[in-house]
Amino acid sequence: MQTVLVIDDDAALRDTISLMLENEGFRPSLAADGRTGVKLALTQKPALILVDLRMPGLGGVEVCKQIRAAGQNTPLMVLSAIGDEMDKVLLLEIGADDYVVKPFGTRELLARIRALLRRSSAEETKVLAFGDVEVDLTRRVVTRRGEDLKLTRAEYNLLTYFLQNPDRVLSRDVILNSVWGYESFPNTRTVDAHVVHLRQKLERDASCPEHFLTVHGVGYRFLT
Amino acid sequence: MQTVLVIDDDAALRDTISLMLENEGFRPSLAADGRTGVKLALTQKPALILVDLRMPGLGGVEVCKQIRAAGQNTPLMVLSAIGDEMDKVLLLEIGADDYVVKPFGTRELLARIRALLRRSSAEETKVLAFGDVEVDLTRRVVTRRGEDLKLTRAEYNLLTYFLQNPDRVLSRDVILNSVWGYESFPNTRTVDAHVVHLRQKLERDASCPEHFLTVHGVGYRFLT
DNA sequence: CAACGTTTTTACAAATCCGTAACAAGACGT
DNA sequence: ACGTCTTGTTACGGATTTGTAAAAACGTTG
Repeated sequence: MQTVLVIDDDAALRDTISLMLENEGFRPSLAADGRTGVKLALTQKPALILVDLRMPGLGGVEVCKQIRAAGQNTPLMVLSAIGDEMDKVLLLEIGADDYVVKPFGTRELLARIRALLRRSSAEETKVLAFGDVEVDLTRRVVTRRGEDLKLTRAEYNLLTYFLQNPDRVLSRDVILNSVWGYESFPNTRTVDAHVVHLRQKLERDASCPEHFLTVHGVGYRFLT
Repeated sequence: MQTVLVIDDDAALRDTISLMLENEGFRPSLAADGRTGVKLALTQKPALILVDLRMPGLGGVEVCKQIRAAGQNTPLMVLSAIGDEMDKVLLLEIGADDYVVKPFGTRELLARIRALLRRSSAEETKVLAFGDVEVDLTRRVVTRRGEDLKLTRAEYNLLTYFLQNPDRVLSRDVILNSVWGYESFPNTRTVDAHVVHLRQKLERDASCPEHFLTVHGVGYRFLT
């Protein structure tokens, strides 16, 4: 059964949503304020989180930010009052995936919840593995022999790109374009530096790589 | 090779995407405005279409509608700016299959393109073979009896040139011009040296070549 | 603004490759 | 068979490319 965390200071609304969730086969988890909401989000790892935007104390915006900052990318839906400043840019910035405007019907809310869950579960719950390393793409966590590894953002991005294009020779230019995007123009040697880091963290013997191979004069090649 | 049609009024973005597509083995087709985009979509029958939502003149929404109205059900991906009204229902209505929010990394875009193409048809891989050797042009990997071979850049370039011009007598000058380009002027004997390397790595018996044949006084000839 | 972690660049050593020279072996014409 | 021209083969110096660590630039956070 999937847990849905509801973070809202309005007790009546909490109860209504909770009841609806139970009826529809979800397990509701309730928090009356932002602080406990964040705590529950991190400990219970719910399948989806509903956050009221306007709350006394820790507001919805802060809640979202803190949850995302902790590395959770659970689907996040914002509940907003009709008069609220509903800047979609802001929503994207804080990492929200969808929003509904109060007052809403439970049917609409349910539809959105289902849609969001479908979207996020469709985004491969896959765990990719190679050697003694496991990469959980949904949780953005990399472990080696069961131990959590700390990868920086660039390292992680590069790693997932390699994972998605295994067994292929990739030139530095292609890698830069694909991983860094079209609006930054770093030196191609930047790729080398990060490959070194990946080797140091993920290879059994960094000086004799088995997975991150260099193809002299061309680029790199990743083998699982 | 699969054609991908890009309809966007931003020339810089068009170029970036075009470059990325080429690097990844697609054939890009570009349109700077909605009207020519629709025209190209109907005449070229691309494997996939990318449409910018916000364009002067014929907007992305209209482009999608017109393409669908013409009976084309090519996979269609929408590029949207971050502030745009991104109603997913609208997207479904106009027949888009997916969307990405600008600015996006080419890695993300490529992943989505691949996913979309996979849904409609399998990707093609180009593998050329001769004797007991296989050359995977998309992966840039050469195998012999299933085992990976290490070819240097010059060797690989020369090999693919031979593969693309089989059964033909090629003079050293022609080879030099085609493989090395018109800006470098190495000795013609350089070709000989690399042919020797190819024979050593790829021929069953290097001293009695079956595929890389010498045409005395003229050049070389490659037989599959 | 200071302190920190990250990304990018830089610099230099090490590894690899390329083009060429040199000589051996073969092909061709006489 | 002989001499001459072309090709096969190998080895080496120079050039290019990569590994690596450390410095510089950058961005974030308190």
